[in-house]
Amino acid sequence: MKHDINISESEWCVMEYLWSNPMATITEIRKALSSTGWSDSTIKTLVRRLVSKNAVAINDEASTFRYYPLISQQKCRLKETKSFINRVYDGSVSMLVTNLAAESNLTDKETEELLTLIEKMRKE
Amino acid sequence: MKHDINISESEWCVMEYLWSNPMATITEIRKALSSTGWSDSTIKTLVRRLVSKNAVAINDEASTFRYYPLISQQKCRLKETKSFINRVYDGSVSMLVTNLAAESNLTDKETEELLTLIEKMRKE
DNA sequence: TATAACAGGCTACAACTGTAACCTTTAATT
DNA sequence: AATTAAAGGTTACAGTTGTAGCCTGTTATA
Repeated sequence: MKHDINISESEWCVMEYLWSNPMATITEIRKALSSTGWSDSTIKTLVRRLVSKNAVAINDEASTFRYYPLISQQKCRLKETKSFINRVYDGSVSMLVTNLAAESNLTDKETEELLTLIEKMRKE
Repeated sequence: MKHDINISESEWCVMEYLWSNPMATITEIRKALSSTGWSDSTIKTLVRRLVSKNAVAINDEASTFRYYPLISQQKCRLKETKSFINRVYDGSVSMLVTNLAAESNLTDKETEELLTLIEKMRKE
């Protein structure tokens, strides 16, 4: 029932906070994201959009609304990761990991071990 | 001089082809992307946008234009990977790799080895 | 009690994306 | 020669995203 929820980059910041702090109020979210420099309106717009996307729900038991995520960070990460790998690495996990290995400063031996593991992953 | 080139998902398909086949004509691109079902106009729009973004240039020596990439796949992959990891994994490469490992069917021992390597990567 | 700050709700607006039609000119095929 | 198929160029149009203002009512604080 949670098809096709696309979370934009800015919205993702709000989700991050809600995943760590479910049942947060707007003020709490705003405080947490103050480093972004976004206006109060912007935060409210992002939250509203997340609600209309069914990514976030409202708890209105108290006088001030509290917002909480309807989708898990785990699921979202998985979805984003898959679409990223498909788009950028043509669906190849091993190519991604190979690139990551090349970017970090592993010794030759470590890289070799990593590549061996990648080979195994690739088997599936 | 090649800062901030953002390539959208559809545009990425065109880039993929141009990276494999630089100096391609529109017809060649269209043929290559025929499986997408995009109309001729759509392909032309994507190419035009890539040109205006300075991601692609035109070679007009022959009567029919040929298009070629101005940015390397390597650089684009790096940029996309970085922004992806920042957005989704809070900048943590090791968290991403941990997730990848969990998703693939490694044995416990393999996973353990992989995690050891990740630990080493994390050191930097 | 007056005032400032915030909640909730509505509206806005430009850039970017996905997707495509239409027009004119040229080249190829019947 | 007539038709068809591009090529190149221009325009379009709706949905998403980044970013925010304005209005009204409430609450906390000077």
